[in-house]
Amino acid sequence: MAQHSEQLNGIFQALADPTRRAVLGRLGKGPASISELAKPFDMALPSFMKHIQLLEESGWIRTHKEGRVRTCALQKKPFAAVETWLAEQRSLWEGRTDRLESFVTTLQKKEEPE
Amino acid sequence: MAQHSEQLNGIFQALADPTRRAVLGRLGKGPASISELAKPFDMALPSFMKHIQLLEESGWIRTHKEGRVRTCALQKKPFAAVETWLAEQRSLWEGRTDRLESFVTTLQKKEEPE
DNA sequence: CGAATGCTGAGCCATGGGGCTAAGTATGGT
DNA sequence: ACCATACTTAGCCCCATGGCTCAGCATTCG
Repeated sequence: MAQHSEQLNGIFQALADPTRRAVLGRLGKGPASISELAKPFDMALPSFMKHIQLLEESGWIRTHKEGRVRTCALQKKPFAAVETWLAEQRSLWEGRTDRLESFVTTLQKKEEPE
Repeated sequence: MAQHSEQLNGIFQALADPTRRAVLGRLGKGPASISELAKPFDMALPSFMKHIQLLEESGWIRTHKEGRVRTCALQKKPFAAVETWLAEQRSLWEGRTDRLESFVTTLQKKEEPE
């Protein structure tokens, strides 16, 4: 598990920007064209396009061009990847709680400076 | 909801690096000192410290120094923030599915690409 | 055809990220 | 006192990120 490490880099990197999170929010409601997505943002189109490209490279969206319009649609896989990471992390945390409990109960003599 | 936007930047940025994700993984098992955390990584200490600082600034860990040893411990709040974001996103998606359903059911004449 | 629309590409700029070394400080052990 | 340990600070390097402009290209509309 979690051998997707390199993909996670991009997946999380993409989320580290409010513009991109907003785009994902918008796309949650359904597909949209580039210019439609760009409208809310006070930003030149080429700048905005970089965000789109990053979202596509990281797997958050898929795009395809028809005529002169490029349409963007959300992908679900990255969500699953994030949730998997969270679950793994949570299981570590909970495993630790278990161990801490048995540690406290059974061997209260050895102090671990961990 | 989601007015934590600036905090999310840091929270996700912190996850966009494998070293930092590994540190969080280690800390899931319990607190550790800087040098203990740094041991698995083939990296100079100052470089590693930057990761620790970023994790602390973004809220993923809390540290405190006792004597010459700085101990790091995981914080749970960022997990909650990530889960909240995921839940919001999912609700958008599902809201859309609902609408898509009624869309499919009631007006089946307009074809939507994707 | 010609103009408007919707991107796209090239290139610049400033900032920040992730790595390094070298030297400094502070504590703990002998 | 002295040395080792455990960071910490300062500064440098290179490349990536996020923004811009200006010019180009393809499609659609009149």
